[in-house]
Amino acid sequence: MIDQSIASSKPRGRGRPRHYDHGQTLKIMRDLFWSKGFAATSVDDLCEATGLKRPSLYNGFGDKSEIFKIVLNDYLDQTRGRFRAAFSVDLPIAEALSRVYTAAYKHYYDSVNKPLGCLLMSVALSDRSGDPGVGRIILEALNDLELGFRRRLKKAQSRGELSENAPIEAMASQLVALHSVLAIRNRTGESADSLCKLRDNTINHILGMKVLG
Amino acid sequence: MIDQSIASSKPRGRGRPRHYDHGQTLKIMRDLFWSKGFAATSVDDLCEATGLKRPSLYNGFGDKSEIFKIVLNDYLDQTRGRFRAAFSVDLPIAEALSRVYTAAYKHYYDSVNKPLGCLLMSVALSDRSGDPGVGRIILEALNDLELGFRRRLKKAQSRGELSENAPIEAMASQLVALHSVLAIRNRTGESADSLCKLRDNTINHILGMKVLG
DNA sequence: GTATTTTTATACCAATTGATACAATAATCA
DNA sequence: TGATTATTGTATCAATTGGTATAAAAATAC
Repeated sequence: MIDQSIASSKPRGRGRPRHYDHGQTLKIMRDLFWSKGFAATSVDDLCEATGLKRPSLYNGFGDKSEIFKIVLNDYLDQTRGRFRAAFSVDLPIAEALSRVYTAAYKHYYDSVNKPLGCLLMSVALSDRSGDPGVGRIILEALNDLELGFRRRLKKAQSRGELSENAPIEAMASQLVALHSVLAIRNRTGESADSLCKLRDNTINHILGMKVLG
Repeated sequence: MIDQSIASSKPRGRGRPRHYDHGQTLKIMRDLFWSKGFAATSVDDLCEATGLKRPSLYNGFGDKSEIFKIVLNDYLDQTRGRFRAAFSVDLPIAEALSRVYTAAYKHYYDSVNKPLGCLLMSVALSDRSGDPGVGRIILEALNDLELGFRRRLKKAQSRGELSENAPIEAMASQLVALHSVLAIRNRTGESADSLCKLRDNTINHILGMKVLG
């Protein structure tokens, strides 16, 4: 009755094999936390959504707090990967930057049909503000993003796409601010069209001013 | 034994008078929600913090959801008031804009010793995203802020502080983005010093580019 | 086959959750 | 004074919370 094909790929030696897929289960739980928040998501919710019974959940992932931490790290890894890929795309700077936001934006719609913004900057930020570690993680992510923008701008500068005296630091921090406001507005339910316009207008403005000025 | 002096100012006709101060109680509950989020704040927490017993709470404010809505509207009113005041300050545009963020920033520290960012854009956004009304409220608040920036920039323009062809709309939306990122970074626990620098640098950059350009 | 190891499933736990019924209390009104 | 009205405190409610003990099930190792 049990479909073994979905079990984890590599056999785990002795013992009864796992009945669930680790990665997929994590994704389901991530979406739940993302949508409802940490406190509003009960262990029952997690069990019902994943199909796992309580002991399997605790055995495979730990308690609720640990699960959330795992989800957070998983999300961070994926986000970093998406950003890294977008930053290394070889296109004119305006379009390259646009791709960075698209990478994030697509993530917001990953598996849920509702726009949920950035998991880190909404749910993690507000729901786990008691945990000082979470604040540090978010801060680090923001600074990483800023560093990514700075590097990408410098690269464009070295290619002559930006003037020599372009204020890279200020531009990068404004690009981070754009990401923040896009994440927030996305979760409010603002239309994709509206957000794309905001994105493109802002990018053009940030780039245009000092390049042409 | 009961200190009647803290009761609500105007007598409420017949019936036993209230033992608590409506506004102060609301503030206490707001701070709790602001700090812990909606779901993580229990009615017991509210009772213990305010000193009210359950029936008084339900009688005076309604159930948990209603209380949160009241808190949200109260917060909105205060925020609007602060912004309005800051926008009408008669100072050079750079300093005037700085005051707007300071108004918000001071609010973040209002009564809690921890930096909690913007209640609307952290707790309300993530914890109550199920309620479509909350999304609309936040969106409206963001658009209001943008409108405020636009008007203030136009006023500066009419005074000759900004060039005739200054891109008011783009500048305003970037100022909103700055507010978003400041609110987020504030709640992560980033230092006040760092945020002030980010604020001033960004304002100067946004203003400087097209004014001088 | 038998022993070992890991994951499942059932059942259960104490504690907390949001919410109310009811009567005592304290004020105004007549 | 006595009737009315709103607020308060005590006690309690069923439901849900996060978390486990225990044993059956399903694989490998010998």
